[in-house]
Formats: sequence, C-alpha cells, structure tokens
Amino acid sequence: MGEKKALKNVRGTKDILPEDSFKWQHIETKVREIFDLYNYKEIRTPIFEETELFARGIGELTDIVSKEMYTFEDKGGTKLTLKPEMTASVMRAYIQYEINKKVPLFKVYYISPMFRQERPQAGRLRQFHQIGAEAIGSVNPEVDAEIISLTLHIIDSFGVKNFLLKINSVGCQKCRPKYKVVLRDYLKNFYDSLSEESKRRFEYNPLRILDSKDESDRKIVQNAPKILDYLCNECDAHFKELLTYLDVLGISYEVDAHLVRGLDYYTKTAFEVLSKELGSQDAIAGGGRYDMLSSLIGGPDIPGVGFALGVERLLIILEKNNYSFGQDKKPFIFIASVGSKAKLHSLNIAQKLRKRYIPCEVDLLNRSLKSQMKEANRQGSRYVVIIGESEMEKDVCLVRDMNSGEQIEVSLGKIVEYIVDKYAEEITKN
RNA sequence: GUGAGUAUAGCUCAACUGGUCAGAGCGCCAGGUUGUGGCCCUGGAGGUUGCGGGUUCGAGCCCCGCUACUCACCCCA
Repeated sequence: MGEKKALKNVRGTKDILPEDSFKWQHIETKVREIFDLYNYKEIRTPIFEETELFARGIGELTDIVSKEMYTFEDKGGTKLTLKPEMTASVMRAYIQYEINKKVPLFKVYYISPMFRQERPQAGRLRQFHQIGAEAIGSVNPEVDAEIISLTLHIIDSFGVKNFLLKINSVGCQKCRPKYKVVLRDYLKNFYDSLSEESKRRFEYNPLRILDSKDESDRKIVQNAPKILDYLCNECDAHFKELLTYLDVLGISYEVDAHLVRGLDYYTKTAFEVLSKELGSQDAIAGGGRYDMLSSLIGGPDIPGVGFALGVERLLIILEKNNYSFGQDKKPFIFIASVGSKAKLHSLNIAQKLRKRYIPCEVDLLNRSLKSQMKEANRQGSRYVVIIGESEMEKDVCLVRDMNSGEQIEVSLGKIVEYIVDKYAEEITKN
C-alpha cells in the first residue's frame, strides 16, 4: 500500500503554467489600460460571500443558485458560497459602504475567478475568470451605452473580428409580469410539445423558454409575442434611447427579442456578445441592467448596469487566431561559472546586477559549462558572463554576445558597470 | 444531472483483419568539441499501452465495469 494516489487539480479547474501565464498577464495589463480610458477603478471583493447574498440577488430558482453554487459551512456554521458571479458582491459592497452618499456614479472593474459547479466542456470551467465592470447609481441609458461600448472596445482591442452584439430589453417589475401572462397564454396552446425543461420553466420563468435550443421549442417560440411590444413607456423609451446612442457610437447590433438572462436581477437592457469561433459556449461576454438587484438584497433603490467577459473564452479565440501575446520576459544576462571559487563571484555579480534592476540568471546547478551555455541559449539571454579557472587567475571574466558569438574579456572589478551600460544600450534601442 | 466519443513515453501521435507492436517525431540527458549555446551526427533515460475483470493458445487492439478527459444537452462568461 505504499502507492499514494496521484494528486491532481480538481475537475473543471486549470493550472496556468509559466508557459501560459504571460498570456494572462498580457491580457490583464491591456484590459486595465482600457478601463483607465473609461475611468473605471478596480474593485476586489472576497472570493466567498454569505450564501444569502447570491440566493436573494441572483434568485433562489435560477440554475446558478439552485444547482451550481459551491456552498459550504465554515466552522462557526455560517453558510458561505464561492462567488458564482461578481455583480452581487459589488452591489453588496456599494450598499455596505453607502457609496450612494459619496459618489453619483460608481464605476468599477474587476478581474477575478468565479466558481460554478457545471459539467466542464469547451469554454466552460468550474473555476473560470471574468473581466467585468459595473456602473452603479444611474438609470440613464447613456450608462448602458458606455458599458456596451467598453465591452466591445476590449474585445476589439485584441483584434477579435467575428463577433455579434445581440441586445434586448427584458422590461421591469411593472411590464415584465404582464408580458409573462401574455407569453404563458401563448405557450399554453403548445404546452404538450414543449421540452421537459421548458415545461418546468413554464410556471416560474417562462422567459427562459425563449432562448431554448430545443428544436421544437424554437419553432413554438418563433411566433411568440415579443416582450419589446409589451414594454412599459419607461422601458420602451429607455431601450429606444439606448439604440440611438449605439447608432451614434457606430456600434452595430442585432435586436434579439429572444435574448434573456438567467439571473433574476436583470431589468431593461440585456446584451450578449457572441463569437462563432467558440463552439457551443458561444458567449464571450454578456451583461445588462439590474435596477432591482439592490432592493432584492435589502438595499435602497439603486440602479446599475454592467458586463462580464470570459477570459478563458477570449483566450480560445485568440489562440485560434494565432494572436501574438508578445514575448515572455527573458533574462538579459546569464552568468556561467566553473569551479566553486568562480561560483562565489557569479553569485555576487548576479546580486549586484539585480540590485541595478537588470534581469539576470545565474547557474545554481553546478552543471558543465556546455550545459550552462545551452541553458542560457534556451532562456534567450542576450549576453553570457563566463567565469572559469583561467579567468580567475587574471581577475577577469568573459562576456559572450549570444547574437554574434563574439567574446571579450572584462575585468571582474568592472563587469557590473560594463553590463549596466550594455543594458542601457539595449533599452534605448527598443 | 443526461448523452456520445476518447484514454499508448513529459508532449504530439503510429502499431494492417487480435499473433516480435510496444514504436516515431519533438522535448530531456550525454558524447562528437579534455571549459562555450543555436545547426548537424551518435547514443541514452523514460511506458506493467488509465484502472479492474472477462473472452482467447495469444489482447494496446474484442466484451463488461470503474475512473478521467473531450464534446454536446443543460447553463452561461
């Protein structure tokens, strides 16, 4: 029984190894620049919250809450949940710190892992990452327009081309209930032909039937009454104004009356950005307005609108299009040494170079010089500093230019300054 | 949660109807260069063919179970 079970990452999670982490860093820095352009500040909330926040905010009956959350009790018996989405957390913080009393419009962004216990597949993980933003405090459609424009700006900045913006309005507490009645009336006639899932939804959330992928459902829904025809004056005006803004901004979209959201808190604007390059999970980003959320979780009446983008899904598209993530960082210098006395010098020089902020790698494995050279080459070092027995006698070291293969002697006392100059040269060249 | 497909060295994959079929390329290590990388040549390490049963003279190849992965449903980013 000496064999221990091989440990591995849990289902639906992914390790981001060094060969990929620089891609994530690339995406993150790029996206932060764009958020700066729109004056959104970063917010970081805890990875878990009290379960009640999501249960009340997202809705007890939604799929996310009813079957996809990672919920557990801590040792004090408090029910906690790994966040399945970010908006509820941001709103919780907004209410908690009474931000409505401090700023008129709270504009924040986040880059964070989320957790949902679904069956993993292409573009769907149990721990996945979202880049998103929320603008809380205004009912104006200008804000919806800014969020949408921001979403597309990010997608566009990575050169993603084949995407489609779908947009709809899902109404509000006033008009949606009325539409639900009309929709149920219509669907009632086809009830027996509905899919099992849709039958279940008939009572508590008939809107979800509209975006069913089931063939028979789709046919039925095709001629269903459209929510856009049943919006109250306020929602209708909001939607029309938003479309006007999008037109002015040169943003093309497709109004899709069947687009709905799986979270209860959405009101008015709902949108999704779809990509054909994604396969089954084709939404790269989604979002909308959530004027009911604050009151659902016990706060004052506070409107908001936001979006979230799936980082893994963005990566799938970028990899497919051979997107250039740029070069990973390389050490400028590799210090090779032969012998224990030379090793002391090499460690010392490495430390001095690093204190001067010059990326530097030094042999730690006492391998043959050949191996060290190979390693330096593999890592893409610009120069290799070589310290061996014969150099030690003359109090010098060799500096090898890895591009030209040229090699010169530099005295040990001057090597640090020599490299500092070379580095400065290299920096100004680029 | 439901369905289908896949499961061979670190990676990508071979192995005709079950009979030297356990291999290649890449990567790694070493040698060719008694202290010097990238190219080339040579050699080496590394797999009880996911796990457990069964059929058979004989199974990586057929059957059953389990597990994992993948894709789709579902859900959504």
